[in-house]
Amino acid sequence: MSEETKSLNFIEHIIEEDLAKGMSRDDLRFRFPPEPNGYLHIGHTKAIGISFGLGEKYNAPVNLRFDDTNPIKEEQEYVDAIKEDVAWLGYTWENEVYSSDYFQQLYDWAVQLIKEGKAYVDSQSSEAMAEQKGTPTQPGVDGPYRNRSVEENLDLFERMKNGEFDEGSHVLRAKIDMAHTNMLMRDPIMYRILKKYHHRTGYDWCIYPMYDWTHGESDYIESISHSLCSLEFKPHRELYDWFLDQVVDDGKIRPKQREFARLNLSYTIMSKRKLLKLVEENIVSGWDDPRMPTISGLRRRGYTPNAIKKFIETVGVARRDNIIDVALLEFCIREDLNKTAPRVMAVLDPVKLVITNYPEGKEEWLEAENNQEDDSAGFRKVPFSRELYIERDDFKEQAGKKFFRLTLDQEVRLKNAYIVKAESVVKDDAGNILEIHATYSEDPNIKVRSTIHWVSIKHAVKAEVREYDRLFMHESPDTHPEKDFMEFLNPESLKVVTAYVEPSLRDAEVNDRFQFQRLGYFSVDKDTTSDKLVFNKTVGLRDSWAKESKAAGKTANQTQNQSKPKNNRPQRKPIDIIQQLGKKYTNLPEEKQLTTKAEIQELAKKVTYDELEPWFKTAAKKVGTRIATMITLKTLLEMGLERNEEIDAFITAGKEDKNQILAAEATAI
RNA sequence: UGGCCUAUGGUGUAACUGGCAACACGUCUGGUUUUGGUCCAGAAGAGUCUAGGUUCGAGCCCUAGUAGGCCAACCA
Repeated sequence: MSEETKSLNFIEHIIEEDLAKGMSRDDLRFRFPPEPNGYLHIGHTKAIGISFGLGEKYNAPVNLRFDDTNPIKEEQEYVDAIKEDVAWLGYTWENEVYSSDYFQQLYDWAVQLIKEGKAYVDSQSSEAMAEQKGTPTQPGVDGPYRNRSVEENLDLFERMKNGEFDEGSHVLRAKIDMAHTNMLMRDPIMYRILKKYHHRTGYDWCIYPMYDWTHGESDYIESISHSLCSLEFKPHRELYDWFLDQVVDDGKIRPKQREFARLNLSYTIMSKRKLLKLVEENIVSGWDDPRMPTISGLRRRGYTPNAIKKFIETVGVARRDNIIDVALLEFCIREDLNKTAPRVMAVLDPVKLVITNYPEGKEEWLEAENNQEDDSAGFRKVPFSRELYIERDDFKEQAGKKFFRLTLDQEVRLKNAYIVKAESVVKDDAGNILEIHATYSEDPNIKVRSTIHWVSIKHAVKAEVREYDRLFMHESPDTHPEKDFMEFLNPESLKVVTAYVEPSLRDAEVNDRFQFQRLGYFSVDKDTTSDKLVFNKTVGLRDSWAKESKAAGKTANQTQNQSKPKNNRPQRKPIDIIQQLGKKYTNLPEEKQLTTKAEIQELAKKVTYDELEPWFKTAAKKVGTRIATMITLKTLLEMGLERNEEIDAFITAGKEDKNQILAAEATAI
């Protein structure tokens, strides 16, 4: 058993380096620090996956810390929802902690900073302070209260704590540098007065610490070794370190903040504020609407923790902005459900199929395999009778050769049952097909091109099926320079249909997941009652027929585009192959250079001078390309090409080049 | 008009101390199949943002540029 050497991401590299430099594995400790002001979404899953994943990898503890320093926005409801979501994903935290647990320690440290002359009480309006702060391009200036005495600061700060002042009348600021190039270092606010109820500390405090002052110190208190957050906190790192410098003891773990790029998913938004707007304006039914990118939404949609974890693992961790294709998320859930979801038959858009040679009143219970991907899944019985529903899409009176399903001249197999042959159709006055009349055969050896699913009308169970499409029609709905994300809403993101499902589903329970054969994966919604089944479509199956028919429709409509498919697999031009070979030329071992050279010479015979000439201007740096060009030129000359000024110049330059291979080729001409 | 960060196939990530740019998704072929699914076999697609430099050799190191992102809440 060889251990798989998976490549490390940059955070793992940092940890490995720290370990190599002597840090003990036992000292590794991480944390996930959500603010309880909203629901977790798929973007948070990345942060959760990184920190908890590292915890699993290094067998290190991970704390779940609620960053609750702003009583105005934070609520117990969100704490509960966040805990549920993290647990559902399958992670176990070492300690459930709160920044508010540290309010007293933070206060004591603040007093210490004041005593050391590193913090002061400012009593100006926020406007005045903003004014003095300057801009990213202009330095700030010192305010009038910057040099208050330690005694006065101590007195004021204590009275702030005691509630003697109104909100907004004073703040405590760190005394750093008003002209610093990093705006965050221009005397950042550490405390503000807020006479508000806090979900954990009640009315104990009248002052609340700011994020920057709280976060690093909380990490330090918990002995977090690596504090991982998203990229927008990069500028905060300098301040994080400054605050840490004021309190750390040499013997203790000093936390390290490192930043990674947050996750963006195509066709969706991640901003809590914008998601809240969708909820408040009833665009969706709630935070857990199956179209929402929230963890609770994905859960209700039928996603599994495994699929989400696999997805996070696959997208990787790096430091550049990204937009991940939703197709990857869909791949992950299909991959998981393919192995685990029992197969059943359900018809979403029914048309009646009457089997005229099957006796009226007769019924058979046929055996059906539950999941061919899982040997332990077993079998069940499905009822068959004279009148069935099949999918409207699965029948056409006449169709082209590429249509494999039922037509008046093409037989199909009914899954788990017989082969049927369509004989006639019954239509209404408008020409809509009401019934298809068919005959069946018990001969299992008839060759058919496809198998379709069905349900027996008499035995079918009615169910509501909610089919979802992406909520937005733009790949990146909230980055458009002029348009609001709401303008990209997909009006058809939800389609509710009445479906007919096989009777075995009558006992399905909330959250059960199934594959409706040939259609997709569906899960039982919590709106299900004892007399009404409700399914959510998690994701459709890959559908190469839908792609095929769509593409066919396009080429039929736009004949001018008919050459396009050819462009997909173009004959590569010899000159292009030559340039590609040339690119690697100088790095090849000598032996391989010879064969490559022979290859180039052969290809060169099919190259025209007009194609070659532009390559004379290749940058000096790209030696390989110039060598390939030189070899080609030589072949062309041997074939009778006449010399001109450009050719001579190129050869001369080649002869003088420092690269010996190039010089040799040039001289050889 | 300051500072910081980032730049590798369509997308997302790899490439250990410089050594023939790899993997996944997606796309396209073909095969198997009682799911047009799965599975299997294969293919196309990248001069690693640009221009210089260092080096026998640069995606990686250096310089300059370009493009994108972040930074001026008593939010986190």
